[in-house]
Amino acid sequence: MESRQLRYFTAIFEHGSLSAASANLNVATSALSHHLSNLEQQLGTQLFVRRPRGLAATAAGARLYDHARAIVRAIDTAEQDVRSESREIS
Amino acid sequence: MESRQLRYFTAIFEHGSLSAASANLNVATSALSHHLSNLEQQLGTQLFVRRPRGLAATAAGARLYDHARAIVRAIDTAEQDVRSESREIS
DNA sequence: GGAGTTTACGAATGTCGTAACTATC
DNA sequence: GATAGTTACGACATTCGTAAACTCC
Repeated sequence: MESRQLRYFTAIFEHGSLSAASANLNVATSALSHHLSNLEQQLGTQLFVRRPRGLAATAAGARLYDHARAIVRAIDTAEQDVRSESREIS
Repeated sequence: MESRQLRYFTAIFEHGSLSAASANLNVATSALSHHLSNLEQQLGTQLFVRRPRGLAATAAGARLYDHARAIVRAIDTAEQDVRSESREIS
C-alpha cells in the first residue's frame, strides 16, 4: 500500500464516486479506477460495491478508510514537522 | 512522501548505512541513494550527514524517523486489519 | 586496497490521459 | 442521451540494477 493509493482511496470514499473524486483531485477517472482495482487486488478484498449512481463502501472499505485517513494525516504532519525542524536549525 | 521512501528511510536509519540497509532490504545501494536524495530534496533538508563509515542522522533525520516508524507500522496494521475484516465477511 | 556512497546509463515497471466501450437510468 | 465505471492503448515518469566513478581510511 502506497501513500498515493491511500490518498486516492480516501478521496473516492469521501466523494462517493470516481467522477467526483476525479474532479476534486484533477486526476482522470481511469487512473482512479486502476488504482482502486490494484488496491482491492492487493488486499484481496472488495472495497466498494459498484452501483449505478456511484460507489458504496463495503465493511472492509469503511474499515480501511479509518486507517487511511489517519495515515494520510500522519504523513502530512510528519512532512510539516520535519520542515519546521530544519527551519529551526538553519 | 511515499510509503516506500519511508520504509527505505527507516531501514537506512536503523542500519546506519546504505550498504547494510541494502543487504537487509535486498535493494541495490544505488536505489537507496536515489530515494534518499529525492526525499531530502523534497523536504528541503539534509536527513543524514555523510561519514566515511556510513551515515549519521541529522536532527531532522531523527525527527522524521519517529514519524516514519509510526507511519510504516500504521500502514502494516491497516493492511492486516482490512484482511481480517474481509475474512470475517467471507 | 577495502568499505561506503554517488553518478551514469539502460531496462523494466508504474502512472496517467484520451478514447472507446458497457451499463444504468 | 446522460451519467458512471471499466478497458485498451500509448506516452511519459519512476524505479531499479549493473557498472564505473569517487572518497576516506
